Amino acid sequence: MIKTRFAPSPTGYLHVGGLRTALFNYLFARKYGGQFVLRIEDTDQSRQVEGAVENLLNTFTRLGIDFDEGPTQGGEKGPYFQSQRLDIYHKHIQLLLDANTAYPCFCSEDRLKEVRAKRQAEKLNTPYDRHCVSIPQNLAIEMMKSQPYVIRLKSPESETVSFKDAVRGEVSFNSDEIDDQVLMKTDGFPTYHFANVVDDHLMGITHVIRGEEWLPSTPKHVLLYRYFGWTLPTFAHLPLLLNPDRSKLSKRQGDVAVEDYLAKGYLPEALLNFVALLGWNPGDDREIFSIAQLEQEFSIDRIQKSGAVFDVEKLKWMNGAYLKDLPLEKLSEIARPYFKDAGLEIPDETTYQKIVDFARKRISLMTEIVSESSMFYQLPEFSPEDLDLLRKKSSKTVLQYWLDQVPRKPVWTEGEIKELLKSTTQDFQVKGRDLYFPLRLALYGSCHGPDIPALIDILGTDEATVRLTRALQK
RNA sequence: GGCGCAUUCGUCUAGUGGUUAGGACGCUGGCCUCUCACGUCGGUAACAGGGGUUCAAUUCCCCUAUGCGCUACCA
Repeated sequence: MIKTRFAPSPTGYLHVGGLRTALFNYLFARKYGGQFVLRIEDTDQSRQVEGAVENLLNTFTRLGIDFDEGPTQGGEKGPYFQSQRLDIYHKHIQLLLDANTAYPCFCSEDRLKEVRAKRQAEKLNTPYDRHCVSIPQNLAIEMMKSQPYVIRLKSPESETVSFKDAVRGEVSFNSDEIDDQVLMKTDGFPTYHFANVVDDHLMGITHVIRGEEWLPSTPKHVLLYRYFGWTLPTFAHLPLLLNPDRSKLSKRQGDVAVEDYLAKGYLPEALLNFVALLGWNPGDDREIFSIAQLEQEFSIDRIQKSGAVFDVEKLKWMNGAYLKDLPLEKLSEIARPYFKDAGLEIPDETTYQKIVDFARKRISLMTEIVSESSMFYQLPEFSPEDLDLLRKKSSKTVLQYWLDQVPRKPVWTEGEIKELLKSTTQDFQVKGRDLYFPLRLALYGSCHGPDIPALIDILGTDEATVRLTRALQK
């Protein structure tokens, strides 16, 4: 049984990189009928953010990504907050202590800083100098009663620690380069390195799919699995998501929170689709995938090794593609709140959908739908150039003729409007721009825009009459 | 500095021991059309460099360069 997990620290919002990691874990589990777990890594007490978990959960809900086990749905392997698993970690650290594969360290932060600074000055690497490793066990136990301490991993000497990464193949490190990592902090909380190994094992995680930034600390984790006598999960380290300058995707260079993209009018489906294609591809030219299709197609061996720039331009295009393809009724529903928020009265359903259908072709974000269709709601405003055009003699002739004709029918068909256009040309010798521009300007507020028949269709006879009258008065 | 990972158009990427190195975004030209948008048909642009191995390397190996990541009692 495949089991994957997404294990974020609750920093306040879901990062798009986190979304990609979560998505890959989700897809992999779904593809093989496995389980997907959400675990909150809240072991850093100094970085607690109010409401962060709720916000995270909410974002996943909006995206339609659901978990089989986690804070909301519970599960047999809980609790799913690391801060609630402290006794588990203490029990396990004792195992290590007993086996002498971990040891207490009483060094002060100042001393550690000093040692590090000295090594750095000599241009050497800066691991812990193992000052406390040789304290006799009985003495250490005494000291633990009276002094603050941390528990450190005891890294073996001069051997190669290697593991097979599902994305990168064999990766190996010299154990001398592996720091005696702190496993338990002075405050009694575990560090990430310790908690994630214990939890992944206890929760039955079979595949650890996470960002490449974890690759250098994986040997520490491998060591822990070994010390506990546990079997290694399969590791798969995902290529980083990058800023346009190819540094690790960060806040400084644009939006990084999923909720920000949602707020900007990106559809969840489009965002998911786009992010799925960052570091993974189906092996052919297809680019538009529903979540269901992705669940079918996803595979770890098609994951890319090198980092991927998060290209907002392409995201926009993809979002636009979704907007153009969505069933009109569905898009209209999605668009409704945007109109409401803008305080625009939604006309009868048929007209409303015509407006949405018109606007969808020229927007790439949902938030643009209001401005792109506001001309149907608001009377046109004219610039000095517009006024010049409207006041031209031929323009007046056309507008007057249309004002005479349009009110004659409550509803005009496309064919009838075309006829009217034709007869205008015949009767008054105006055609091309001299005909269309004044009409469009009067009805729509711009020389550029929809066909005249479409305009009359959406506006209706009454509104068209009002606008023609108004334009003639200018 | 140390360690690790990576390197195909500007970006996301396909691909193979012999290909006109393919697609998509962007940019751009044409068509459609009164216009704009949509659509559609084209164009643009890449195998980091140097050594090998081989009849033949973008593809396999080594080195260099470059980029990125990690180097906390943060995750």
